[in-house]
Amino acid sequence: MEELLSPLTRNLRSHGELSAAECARIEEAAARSISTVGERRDIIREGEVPSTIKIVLDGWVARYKQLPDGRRQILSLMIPGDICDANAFILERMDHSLGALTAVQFARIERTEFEALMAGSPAITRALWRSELVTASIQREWTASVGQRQALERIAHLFCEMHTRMKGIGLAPRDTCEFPLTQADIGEATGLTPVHVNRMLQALRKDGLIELRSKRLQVLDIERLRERALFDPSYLHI
Amino acid sequence: MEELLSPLTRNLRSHGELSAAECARIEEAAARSISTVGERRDIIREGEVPSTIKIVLDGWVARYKQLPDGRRQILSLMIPGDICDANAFILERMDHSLGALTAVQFARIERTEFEALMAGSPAITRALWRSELVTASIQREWTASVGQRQALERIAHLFCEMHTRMKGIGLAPRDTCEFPLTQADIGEATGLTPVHVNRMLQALRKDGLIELRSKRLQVLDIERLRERALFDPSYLHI
DNA sequence: CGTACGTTTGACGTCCTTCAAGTTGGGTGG
DNA sequence: CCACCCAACTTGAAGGACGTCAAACGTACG
Repeated sequence: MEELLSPLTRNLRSHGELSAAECARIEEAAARSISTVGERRDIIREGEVPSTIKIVLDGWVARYKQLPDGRRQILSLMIPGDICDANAFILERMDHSLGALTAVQFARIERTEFEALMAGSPAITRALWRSELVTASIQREWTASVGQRQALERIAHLFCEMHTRMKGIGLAPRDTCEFPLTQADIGEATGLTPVHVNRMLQALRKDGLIELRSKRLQVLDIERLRERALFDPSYLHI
Repeated sequence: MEELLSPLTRNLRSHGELSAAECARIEEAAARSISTVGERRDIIREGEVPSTIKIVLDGWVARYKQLPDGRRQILSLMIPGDICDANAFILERMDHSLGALTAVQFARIERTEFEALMAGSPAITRALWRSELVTASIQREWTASVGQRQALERIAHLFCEMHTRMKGIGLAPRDTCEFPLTQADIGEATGLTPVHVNRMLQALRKDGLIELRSKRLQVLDIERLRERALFDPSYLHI
């Protein structure tokens, strides 16, 4: 029956014990204003002032940043259930952008409503904090990954992480999941050029670790993929 | 008279309007248990269960992570006034380590006390959230930096950031501040080898941008250093 | 059926690493 | 206070991982 839970509830539940009533309150708040954006469109851009927090309900979102000269870095990936920037309005201006990789459906929660949710329930507050702390932990792992891992390890690590997270929300049956990044996107997420990403992917394929075709990823040998990636899932705190 | 404020109050004040009484409550909580660690000693290690949150009062702390094979990445640097991991206990286990770069003095606040502080004052809660959000923003910038900037830009960016932050807490008079990282440390923070760090430092020196000797950094030409670094301070949200 | 975007391939260049050997300088003990 | 010592810094030469450029190929979609 777990499949019937919304990704949001599923995510928050994993971040702390929430009563049915508390889940219902969040779902209700989220259901009040649902938006959609098309593939490859921006949801919000660096420098803008956010008025709502956003929760991904369906599709993949990339958090990214551009250097003054145009180089782009994808900072993290958000999948259904992920809260984009809890309390973003506390900082006034966005220091990064959010772009939809696929067609995306997301909930928008107003500041006042969001604050009421937190004020009304310590359990919800705690779940939101936990979600924020896990996001921070993932960001740290990305810093470490780009700083220390080699190209092949970095790409393998990205696959391990997304596979594990998708599995966590029930979206990776038979170790297969959506993976809507182009090779250029993978490059921007890992700090590599598309050409080099291509060659590393071929190596991973030849080793029988993954398949990646038409935006679907299949992990063929998790154990060996994790080894190649030096992947230790504890940073995901699941 | 600002110089008389403790770094902690100074930091939190920058994250929101706090009344004198609120500042006093925080100072009092922090003053209750003050510890010291020697240079190059760890404060807490990956895998351990934290029982208090830590606030740097004096000295520099590095947050770092090791890959299974020993490669080390410094994830961020903490200076006086910085809260190391607000709500760290929500995640149970540390997913990274904290190491003292210098002799360090820090406050430890118990979980119950920390929660009481937040419960007792919305302004304090907000200031803590803000501080956490800025930390997250800095982490994102580091990911982007390691992913997209060239070696020289990366190192220059690190100098810009630390110079700006030190200035923000009044510890960079005449554009000079403590900078207790060895060249090997700079390498671990930027994902470079010590040898290459050395060569890039020479380039920065030859260009008259900085001086760096015996753990002190002097910024000679901020404008040009910022250009070389592609540094835009807005991510610091000051 | 054509067009556009994503992927693949090859040749070549460069940024950064590796290895190995000095040199400097701050701290300590005699 | 000087001599020693170790860590940190510096230098050079050579190699490798990854980038750049340019072209061809595949494939989804209008």
